[in-house]
Amino acid sequence: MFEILEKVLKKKTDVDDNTLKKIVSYFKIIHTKRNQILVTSEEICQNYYFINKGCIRLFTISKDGNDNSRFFAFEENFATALPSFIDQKPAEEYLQTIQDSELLYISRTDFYHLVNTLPQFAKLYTEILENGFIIAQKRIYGFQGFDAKEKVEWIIKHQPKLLLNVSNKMVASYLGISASTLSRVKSKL
Amino acid sequence: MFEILEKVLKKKTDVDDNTLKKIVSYFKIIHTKRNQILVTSEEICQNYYFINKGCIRLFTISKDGNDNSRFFAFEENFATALPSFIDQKPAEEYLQTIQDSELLYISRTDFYHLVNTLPQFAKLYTEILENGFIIAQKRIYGFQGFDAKEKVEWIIKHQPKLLLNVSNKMVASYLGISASTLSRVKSKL
DNA sequence: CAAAAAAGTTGCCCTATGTCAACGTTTTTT
DNA sequence: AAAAAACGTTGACATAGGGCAACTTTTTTG
Repeated sequence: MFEILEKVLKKKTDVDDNTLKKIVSYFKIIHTKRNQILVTSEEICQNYYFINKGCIRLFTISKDGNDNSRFFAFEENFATALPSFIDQKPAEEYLQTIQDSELLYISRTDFYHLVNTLPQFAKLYTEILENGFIIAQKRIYGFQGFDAKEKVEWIIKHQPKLLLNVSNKMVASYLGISASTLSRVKSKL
Repeated sequence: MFEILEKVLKKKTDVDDNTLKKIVSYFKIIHTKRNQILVTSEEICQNYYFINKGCIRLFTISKDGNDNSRFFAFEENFATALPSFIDQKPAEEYLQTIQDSELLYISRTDFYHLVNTLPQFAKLYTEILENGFIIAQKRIYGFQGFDAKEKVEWIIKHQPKLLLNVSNKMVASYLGISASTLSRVKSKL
């Protein structure tokens, strides 16, 4: 149940086994369904999630009803509605599992308790932030000035998992193009 | 010379005056010209900058020669080519001052020394990261699905400073629209 | 396993926005 | 102060890609 999380933590930090056990003891398990919402736009996000199995999507719904995918996280990764988690304001974005998933989660209270008492955990958090920042930045700015074809080529190169595991519709909304355009582009390579 | 930095640090952290003096003692001052490059695309970023006066722009130049503005930082803020600063890889982006500016800067070595020895500074860094993440996210995702007019309205609402202090050309490249389009949109409010 | 729902594909048309160029204005340089 | 360069504005034109709809294929559900 906690093996994957332990493995990941061991890889990312240098904690002894006791500390490791202590950390994971704060996590609880939850099984979720395809398309199950974890956090709604109005809610304040209270948990940090770790994906044992499945996939989490972060998205928004615009006034005209279109949904925009912001981020996908797969197995062995952490995910949450970070701005809301940090500032405890309404998320203004949705968190959902797009497949039946097995997640571990830790409450915000416990999370910050660990950050404030375990330097190794604080360091892990810093790394998560640094990484998240870099990835978000690469992804977003990577697209600047790209046309539809270039975006698709970019995604194939940098996140091939996405095209394999996620519906066209969601990939399209992630790339900021329409589903039809994505379909057309893919048919021409 | 260090008053502004001290003021900002005092507001953001709860350090005693001695620690404060110690922190600022690692910073050096530099005066730069309009359009002076601080970090080139090929360089590895070695400094974290604090803006006493002026404005820093982060941008890239695409293969076809267009420049894309990623970020503007004004007085009383920190700025650097963060991914490069963190990972010590070539920046793949440029850092420049777009007006004559007065900057304070701290070397990466000293910066991480402070992060690793002063918990208050570590906390400050965490806050900078959290904030940077949230702002970048808001800005980027804020634009998703916006047309040119909506982007301009967004910028007027959220970063009015930009339109006042930065050339149309740079604002346009920040918004991901052409200078002509920006000009046309502005003329219709 | 059948029916229903969702997702993907493709054609047609249309609009927002890019490109280019000409021109006027402002800023920079010397 | 004059010359040069950069910037902003506007018109004419071209086009990528969105919206919609009809149809097919895949997935989900009972």
